[in-house]
Amino acid sequence: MKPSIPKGTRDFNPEQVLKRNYIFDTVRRVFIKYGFLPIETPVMETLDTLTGKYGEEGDRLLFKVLNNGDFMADADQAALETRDSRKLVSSISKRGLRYDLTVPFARFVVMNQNELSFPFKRYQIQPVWRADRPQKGRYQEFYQCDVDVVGSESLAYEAELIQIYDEVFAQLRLPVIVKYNNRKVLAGIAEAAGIPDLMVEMTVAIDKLDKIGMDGVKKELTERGIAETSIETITQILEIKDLDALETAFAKSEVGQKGIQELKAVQAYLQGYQASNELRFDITLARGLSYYTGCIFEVQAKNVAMGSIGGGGRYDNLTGVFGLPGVSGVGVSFGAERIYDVLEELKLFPTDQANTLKVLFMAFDAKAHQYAFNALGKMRAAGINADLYPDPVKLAKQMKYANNRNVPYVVLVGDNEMASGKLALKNMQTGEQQLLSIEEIIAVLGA
RNA sequence: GUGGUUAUAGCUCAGUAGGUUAGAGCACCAGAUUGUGGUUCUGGGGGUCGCCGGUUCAAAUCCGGUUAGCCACCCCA
Repeated sequence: MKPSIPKGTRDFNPEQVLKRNYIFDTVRRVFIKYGFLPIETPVMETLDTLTGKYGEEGDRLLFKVLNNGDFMADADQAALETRDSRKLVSSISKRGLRYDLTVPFARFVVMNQNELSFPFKRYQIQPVWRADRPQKGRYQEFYQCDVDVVGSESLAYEAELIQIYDEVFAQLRLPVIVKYNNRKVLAGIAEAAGIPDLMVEMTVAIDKLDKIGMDGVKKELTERGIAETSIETITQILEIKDLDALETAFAKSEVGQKGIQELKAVQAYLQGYQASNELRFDITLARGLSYYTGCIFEVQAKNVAMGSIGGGGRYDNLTGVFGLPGVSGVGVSFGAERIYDVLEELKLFPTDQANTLKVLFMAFDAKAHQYAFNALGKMRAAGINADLYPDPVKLAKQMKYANNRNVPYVVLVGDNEMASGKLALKNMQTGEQQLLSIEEIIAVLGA
């Protein structure tokens, strides 16, 4: 058979894994610094947990796991006869792969509510799955790095999450724009335009402003059944950049004013914070997921054409559907795959080799091979990443292997070396070679 | 779910008026070079031309179908 992997999935070679770990390690370090604790949840959740949380589109993109055993025995006969796949699913599948980390987290919080002390700050770095058509920067299996706080309405957390974004991307040396907005502001626009019921329709349209322009937005608003007078009001408000002016515009919208006050509170917390990246209020920012209710965030990489590389927001009642109402949460997510692609494109991955091989031993004959093996042990005991070519074959072959592995140093062992106790340490970059005792070599490479 | 595009050696790709044995570069193996690599030279192994069917004396090439990848839309990380 011809080997293959499922569409939208990838293998990662050693070089790629090292780079991915660089991202995960950076993100994790910052999460820990801000006082977040790690949890992990199963790759599979019950479909009851997952369905209905991501809208109709989300349900379609859920991976379902076929029931074990004789799953046809309990299959919905009526659905089978009418070939109704959607109806059939519930009778042959009771589990699915998680679609994101937020919903499983909400489930986790509800199940463990008596053991957790609130506010509970958790981070989670795990893969998620979506049965989407793959394309650039978009896969069916990908990692998310989530940080969320549940059990507090304090807007200090909004400010904190913005700082986390800022700090992570500063450490990755990747310039970004951290955009933020508030769902209540969007609701305010809808109210001011007299279309509170069409808020979702409206936000989907204005979210595309930077992509399709104001004329495109107007067209889309019209197509989504919004009246001309309302569109007029909406576009006028979208031109306003100043929070005070917006507050005036929301004179008749209580929710809109609330949103502005929240944004001002977040900005107040950030007063005096020295940001490394641009932090920008963006009234057109909408975000897809419908469960956000307060502040929303999105991160855009500069100097590169890529969708958002992170996003998140405040959700007032996420645990409500699992039977725990009134618990507020706020969190953000890092899109590790896209960050990877961006760092790669901008050549921002560090070249240090702390996690790779530092020295390769090679021997000229069987006796020297044993001698080298012994020296290798001392090297490793000293904490230096070291390896030995497995056979004393001709040197050209061993050297070639050293090149391919990108080893900075090799140590040659033969009769002369064994007799003198001084091994030949060769710098593969410069070609320089010197005779040193094993202790001296450890001192040189350990530094 | 909609549309576009591609499929030939391990990898990147050439190869159409259908016509002997399907090529190149890289990679791999051996030698030039029995204690010194990244350069060079010589030789070598490796392909049911995605799969199924059709047209034809003859198909990688033309036709139909099918599968998979990639890209865009929807949506999203």
